[in-house]
Amino acid sequence: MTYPALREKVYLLVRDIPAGHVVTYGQLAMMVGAPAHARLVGRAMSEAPSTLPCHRVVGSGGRLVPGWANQQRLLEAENVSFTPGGKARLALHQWRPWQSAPSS
DNA sequence: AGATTGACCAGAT
DNA sequence: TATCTGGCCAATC
Repeated sequence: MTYPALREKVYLLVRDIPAGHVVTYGQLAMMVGAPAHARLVGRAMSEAPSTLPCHRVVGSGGRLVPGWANQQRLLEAENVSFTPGGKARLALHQWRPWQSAPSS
C-alpha cells in the first residue's frame, strides 16, 4: 500500500463521515485495507485539505488530536458528547458504515 | 543503505 | 490521569 493511494482512500472515507459521528485512525486504516498503517492515516490527515471534516477523526478510545484544542468544540457543535476525561464517546458516535450504510 | 520520525495503539507503571 | 514502553511499518532524512 503506497502512501498516496492510502491517502486518497482515507480522504474519500473522511468526506463521507456524517455530522455527529467520529472514526478512529485505526478504524480508517482497516477500512482502506491497511490495518497496520494507522500512522500513515494520521500522516495523511496532517496534509488533509481543509474541505475535509478532519475534526471527526480521533485516536483510539476517542482521544483528541494532539495540538488541536478546538477539535472538541467543533465536535460538540455537532452534538458529539464527551466523557469528563476529554474523550469522545465512541460508543455513541463512532461511525460504522458497514452497518449504517447497507444500501447499494 | 541506515537511522530517524510519526494527528497510532495497547498495555504497563 | 499522566507518562512511558515496545511494537508497528512506510515515509523521510
